[in-house]
Amino acid sequence: MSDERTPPAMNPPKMRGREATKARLLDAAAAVFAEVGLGSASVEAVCERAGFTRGAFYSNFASKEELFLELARRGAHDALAAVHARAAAVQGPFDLDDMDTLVRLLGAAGEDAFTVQLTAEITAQAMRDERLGAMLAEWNAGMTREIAQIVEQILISGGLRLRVPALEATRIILAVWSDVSERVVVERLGEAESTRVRADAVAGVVRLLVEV
Amino acid sequence: MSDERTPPAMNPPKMRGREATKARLLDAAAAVFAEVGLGSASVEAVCERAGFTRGAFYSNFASKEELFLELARRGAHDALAAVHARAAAVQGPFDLDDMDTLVRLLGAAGEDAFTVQLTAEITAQAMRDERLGAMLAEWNAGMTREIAQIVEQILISGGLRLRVPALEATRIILAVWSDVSERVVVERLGEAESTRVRADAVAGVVRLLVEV
DNA sequence: TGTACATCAGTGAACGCGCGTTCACTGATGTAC
DNA sequence: TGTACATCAGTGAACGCGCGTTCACTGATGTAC
Repeated sequence: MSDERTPPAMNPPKMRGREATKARLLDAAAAVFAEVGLGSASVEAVCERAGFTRGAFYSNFASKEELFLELARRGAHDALAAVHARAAAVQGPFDLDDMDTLVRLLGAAGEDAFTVQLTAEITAQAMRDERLGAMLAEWNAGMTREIAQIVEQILISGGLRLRVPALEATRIILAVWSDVSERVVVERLGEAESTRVRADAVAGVVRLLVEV
Repeated sequence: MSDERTPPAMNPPKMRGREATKARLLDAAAAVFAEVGLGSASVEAVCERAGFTRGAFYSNFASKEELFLELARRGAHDALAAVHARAAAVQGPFDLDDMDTLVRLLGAAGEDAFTVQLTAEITAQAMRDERLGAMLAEWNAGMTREIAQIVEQILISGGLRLRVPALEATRIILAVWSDVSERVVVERLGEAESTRVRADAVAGVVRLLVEV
């Protein structure tokens, strides 16, 4: 008992393989959840898509809900990291007639139908599950703060001033962004048209937000 | 065959009872779907809540999905009617420091957590189901047009002018509205605080939209 | 280098529960005469 | 008003399928000597 020996080793190569299995299961789960929703997604379907048996699933996750939570966690983390990376690449003065910089920044978290559907699924679940709700609320706040800083920076670099505090402006931009994201998926617009509709929506709201 | 007799009567009192059964099943389904989501909602749970057996369910609806579609249809219709009714009651000049009229108009479609959750569920499903997607898109367009008219009217009555076309302004207001609606549910704010946060959000975006 | 042993990630069969859906029926209500 | 019949909304038992979860196991990989 008091004899402390070398700890059980925990060999890293195995661990790496295990992490890879988890990642593959999470990827597969994201796809299935986006396609059919959390409630209709079966563990079997997730495993089949990932190329594992159900035993592997329960060797890595306590339950379907636990996996969903971890998926949301990973998604939030990745989205924040993507925005961070995109922000670091931002440069050059901002031009009101070219919203590209801002649109690409907002799209960093994923703007394809797949991601939008998964986000909708996570949001719906967050309204029911207290733990997930707290997580999403915190993530939203962080994301808004993060983007607010960048918005402020790129607007200043373009010699423009906001009519309201950057945080409030960003909340409005993000609201319009997620609204238009949902709309292009629901209305099944093609990729070209989606891009156009998105850019127009962002341009419209930004023009309102900057001083003339 | 060519002998056309009096048609099978189709007695209306029975029909009224049948309509009542459908309505009770739809009400129960709305509650269950909002609580656990479409995929996790069982026909049994819906029937139990409505006080019927599963046989009654299948006597009135072809399947769970068909009921969901009808529920969305009814919800859309009711929400439009509610906004219509609220609009008719709108009167008196609009004051920028009192957003009550507008907030109550936006809330006409239902602003409780229950309705917000159900709406999220319908939206998520509309991204997957083509039929439901078309319906939601059409409903959204109609709702936006409807509210745009009223927004224009109450702003003009207050001697204010919009900086952008009423339709675009309304889209932005609605985007902010649904964003804040989701947020207060996800963050589990109390009723008083929800009301305040909602009113602040609407006031903020309207101030941006009107000319100074 | 070679052998014996330990570990443990992933397998796959098994369990039993709850689901969506069906259907023969019942009994309340309406119609005909 | 009374009787015989028709209708059909809702009942409830039954079906069998697919689900989430468990668990004894296997075999690849790492460690000790």
